[in-house]
Amino acid sequence: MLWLLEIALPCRRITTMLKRTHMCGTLRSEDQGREVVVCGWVNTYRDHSSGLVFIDLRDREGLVQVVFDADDSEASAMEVGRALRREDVVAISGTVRARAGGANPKLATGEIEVLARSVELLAKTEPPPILPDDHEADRISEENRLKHRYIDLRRPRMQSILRTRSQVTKLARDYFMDHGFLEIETPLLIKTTPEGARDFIVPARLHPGMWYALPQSPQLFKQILMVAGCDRYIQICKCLRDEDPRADRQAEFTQIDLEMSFVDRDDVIEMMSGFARRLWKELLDVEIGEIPTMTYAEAMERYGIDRPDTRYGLELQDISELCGRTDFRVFKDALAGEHGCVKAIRVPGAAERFSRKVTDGYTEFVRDFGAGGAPTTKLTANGFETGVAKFLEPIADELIAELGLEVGDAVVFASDTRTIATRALGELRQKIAQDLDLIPEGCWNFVWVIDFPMFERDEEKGRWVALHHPFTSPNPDQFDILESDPGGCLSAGYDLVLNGSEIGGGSIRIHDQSVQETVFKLLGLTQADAEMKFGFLLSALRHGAPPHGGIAFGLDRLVMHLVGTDNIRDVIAFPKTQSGGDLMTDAPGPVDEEQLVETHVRSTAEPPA
RNA sequence: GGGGCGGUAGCUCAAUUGGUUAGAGUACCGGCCUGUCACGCCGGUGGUUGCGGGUUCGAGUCCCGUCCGCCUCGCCA
Repeated sequence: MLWLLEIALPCRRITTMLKRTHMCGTLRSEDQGREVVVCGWVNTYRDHSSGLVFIDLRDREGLVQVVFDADDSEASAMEVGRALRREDVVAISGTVRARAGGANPKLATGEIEVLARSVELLAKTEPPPILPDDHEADRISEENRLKHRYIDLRRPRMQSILRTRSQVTKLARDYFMDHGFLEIETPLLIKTTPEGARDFIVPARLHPGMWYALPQSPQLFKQILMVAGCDRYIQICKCLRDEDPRADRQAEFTQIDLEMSFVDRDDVIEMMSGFARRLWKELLDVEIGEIPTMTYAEAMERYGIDRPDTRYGLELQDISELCGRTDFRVFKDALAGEHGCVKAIRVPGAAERFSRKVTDGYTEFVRDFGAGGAPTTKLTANGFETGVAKFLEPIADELIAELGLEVGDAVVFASDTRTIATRALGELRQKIAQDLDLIPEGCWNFVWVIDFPMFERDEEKGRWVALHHPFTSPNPDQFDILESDPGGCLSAGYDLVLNGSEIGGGSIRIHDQSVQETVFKLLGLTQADAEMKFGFLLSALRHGAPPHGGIAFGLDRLVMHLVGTDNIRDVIAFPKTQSGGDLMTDAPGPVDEEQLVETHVRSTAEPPA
């Protein structure tokens, strides 16, 4: 009998839903006189009296003012209008007209308003925990923004970021398909690969005790696609690396991933430069022009880092030879050691800024990077003063000439092994630029970094490790020394760096099975290991592999640059926190015992108290 | 795993040396206002000071532990 009761009851919603005709943010003075239906969220309300109520109605496209006026609006609409509160969802039908009270220049729709004739309350909200106002966004804690992401994403700023991200992926598909690429998907459940980041793993229910890994990138599959004759592949794909997040890094992130057959390094670089040019042109109307290249060696020498920020000077200079002639114990000890080195940065006109507090801070800062300290000094009209000035006397004139110093300059030094001194000073260079506000606004300094070493020595493991990854080919002229001088062998890898941030990287791959086996051997993989872990790749390389290479652009970081944020969570709709949690869904969480049994997993973790 | 900063009303913050009933703005509720536009005015509801222990006559404040968030080193082929 229950069904009869339901039929007998009057339908709760007696009006049919008003059908939207326009988006709020798109109405303009040309629309005056038009009958429209707009739908959205109440951004603000201004209740003047029983006879006059304004609301700003928001949708994805922007705000429009709606006015309820007892003289012109239906009485029922007036009643609903007065009761509207922030974030209620409504549909409103009415007439577009010029504003009686004068235009609001702050709004794109500021010349007009919608005179409400009728209104349908589609959803009454509970009092909102946060408000989606851009002018308040900086004040709302990120924790609360992430917890109530569905409200935070309503903000115009966040909507704009989501739109930019969508435009980037559309442009990527357009550009690469114009250039003969096919979009091909690769699996998410794959076999774990040694080296690289920590894998996320998934128990294989049908294979007790066995595990899938989630891909750190589609690297091997895209190479296999080249062997499979697909010629050019692109995918906009999720990559997963179980490592600690940072401000510009999430465990789960997105790459614009691609691979090309029958190409060399410059082909890939030109293809990607063209993509970057088109992105910046179409999204920001900026001509970035030809992108310069710089070798890894030069980047390390001049900037102390493999992703040089070329927007400002403060370049590192090697003054080991000069400093060997001082009596400064710190310099002498460093130079006496193996690979000892002294480097310096001239900081023009910064003498005033280098207070004791500041320079102590620099010493503290470089300790994070293994250096003992960051000695400083200043050049005054009377010669070097403060800091290590007295030790510099014997070499004062030569140092001034070498560094090009002028009165009022400050100098900061680092002495240690070449590796540590370079790293510490390279990091300090960036800190000084930020602290002294030396980074010019509005620059887009792209640079391709090339000629990376194939390998780095890992003293702990007592073997070579791949700087890029184990499938990166040596440069064409470097095959001869691959085995005889692995440490000196340069790779065909390339990174695209923008304003000191790595936004993409790739390489020409090894397409010869014997070269690949040599690299595996250098990395400490036995023939048997290599066959077990990468047998499918070696097999593919034996069956007709074209020369190929590719690259992956970090979509999240690209969008960060395009929208001007240094927080990666701002460009991801549903990001995770620093501890890998999702504050909205409360992931990760426990699973039912049954799920564990089915997947043959037993946890070793202590159950939560 | 290490270092740093933070957690007080739904939200953003304040609270003197450890001392009265933990305040303000905003949101929300009620009232007033016919041209506002982050409207304005009047009134009101709203608190386990992240959580647990300790010191003390007395703890938001001091100590220990713990959880959460952010930055960072390690890590991220």
